[in-house]
Amino acid sequence: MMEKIAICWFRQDLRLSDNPALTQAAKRGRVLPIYILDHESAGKYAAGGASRWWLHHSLKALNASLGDTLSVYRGNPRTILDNILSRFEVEAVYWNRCYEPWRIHRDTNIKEYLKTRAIGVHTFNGSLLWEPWNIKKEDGSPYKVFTPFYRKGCLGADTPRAPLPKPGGVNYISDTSRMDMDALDLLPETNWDKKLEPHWSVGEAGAHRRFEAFADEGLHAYKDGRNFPARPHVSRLSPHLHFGEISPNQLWHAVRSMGDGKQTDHFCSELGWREFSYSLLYHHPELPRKNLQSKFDRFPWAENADCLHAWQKGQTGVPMVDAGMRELWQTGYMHNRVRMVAGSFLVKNLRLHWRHGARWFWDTLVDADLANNSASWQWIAGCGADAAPYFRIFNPVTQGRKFDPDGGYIRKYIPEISSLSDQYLFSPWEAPDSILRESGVKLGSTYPKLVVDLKNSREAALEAFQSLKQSNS
DNA sequence: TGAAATGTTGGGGCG
DNA sequence: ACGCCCCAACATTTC
Repeated sequence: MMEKIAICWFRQDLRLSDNPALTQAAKRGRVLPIYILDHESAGKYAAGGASRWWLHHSLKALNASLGDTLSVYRGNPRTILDNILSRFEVEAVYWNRCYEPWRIHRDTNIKEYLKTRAIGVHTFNGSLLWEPWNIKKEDGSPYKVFTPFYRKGCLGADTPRAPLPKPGGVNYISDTSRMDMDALDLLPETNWDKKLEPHWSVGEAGAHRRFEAFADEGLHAYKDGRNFPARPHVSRLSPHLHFGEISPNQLWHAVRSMGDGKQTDHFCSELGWREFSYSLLYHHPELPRKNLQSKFDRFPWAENADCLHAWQKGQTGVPMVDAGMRELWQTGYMHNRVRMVAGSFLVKNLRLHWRHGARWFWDTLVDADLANNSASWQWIAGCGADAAPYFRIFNPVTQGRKFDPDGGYIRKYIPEISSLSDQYLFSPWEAPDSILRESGVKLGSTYPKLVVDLKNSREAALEAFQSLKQSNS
């Protein structure tokens, strides 16, 4: 009889360092590293276009770092595992836990099944600093507000596990009936994904290079600088974190060792927001679809396909919004400050349902993440657990002047209005005709007219919100 | 992790 | 020199 093997099932942990499941599997001797593309269980939460592009390259990078031994499959994981069990002597399966409701449901069933077949199952936390079920209020219920969640819940809990080294001397084996990586069919038919490539270094090594660059040029002024989309003070690590190319533990401990409390503490609190989103999703599995505040079920949303399309394509006529939406389309990413501005505009000025925004982001963001995306849209829409008060409506002109004072961000993504002076760059509709002519701007032809009046739509949104307060519940 | 409306203050122009 | 008004600039309140 051949020596038994351990399966290491990679999922949202596409890295070798600080990988608890891999580290433990490696202690068993021979390891079969696998990845399963499971769009069947994912259903409507299957990865969107930009995420699939990232996943393709991340799997290639992981495979390379495993010496071309990663075995990939597509389909139902139980069927695939069954098939592997029929061809290998498997002692145990190792994986790091996932937290999306559909994945929890799937993994629970698979775990039960493997037990009935007398296969060991060992699962670990490789994606979160604290397990969502461990951070609770004194009365045992989950936190609903970020600040106490983070300050008392997280910082009062155990220090996050120190990162593990990459296991050495592992005897990796691969499955001769594995699929070819390209047959996973993750890349789109057209070449739209090519435009993403210059902006990212996908994979574990790229994630660490990105962190080093951020530690060099961004972290020293993170707290305030992170609000300015033209400045290099955000980490841009979100897609790497989503796919687990770098772990929050690695970031937490690296940053903690770098001193200057105010800046590093703030970065850690942003990791805390990620934990908070996962906690909300864990305790409210319906978060991706259902308003956490049920009174919003009666909110009078508008339906307007033209407005939605204009928003998606960065053609609303509001420069700060359009710049953000174009950054998203061109790079698969949008600066966080601009996400809030563009999100507020969709949900409040256009009064379109936040699910339209969540769906578009899901398809276009390389960092699309069910917990973060759902929690953040509910936050900006005002219907979440710890949401911004509804009346907090961002003014995209004020936000632009404040956080892109030199107009560098807007001019980068909206070149057709780049000759406008700073005075009118954020609100071209206020510019006199002579100025527009001199700047080569013709509203309605070279750049769109306003799709909606800011003042009127703001007041209409507040009125719509008022209507929720009538009648009870 | 807002914005607009309202209130207060203080400097300067002017009779 | 003085009171008066205007209006930035800033602070506070309200939604």
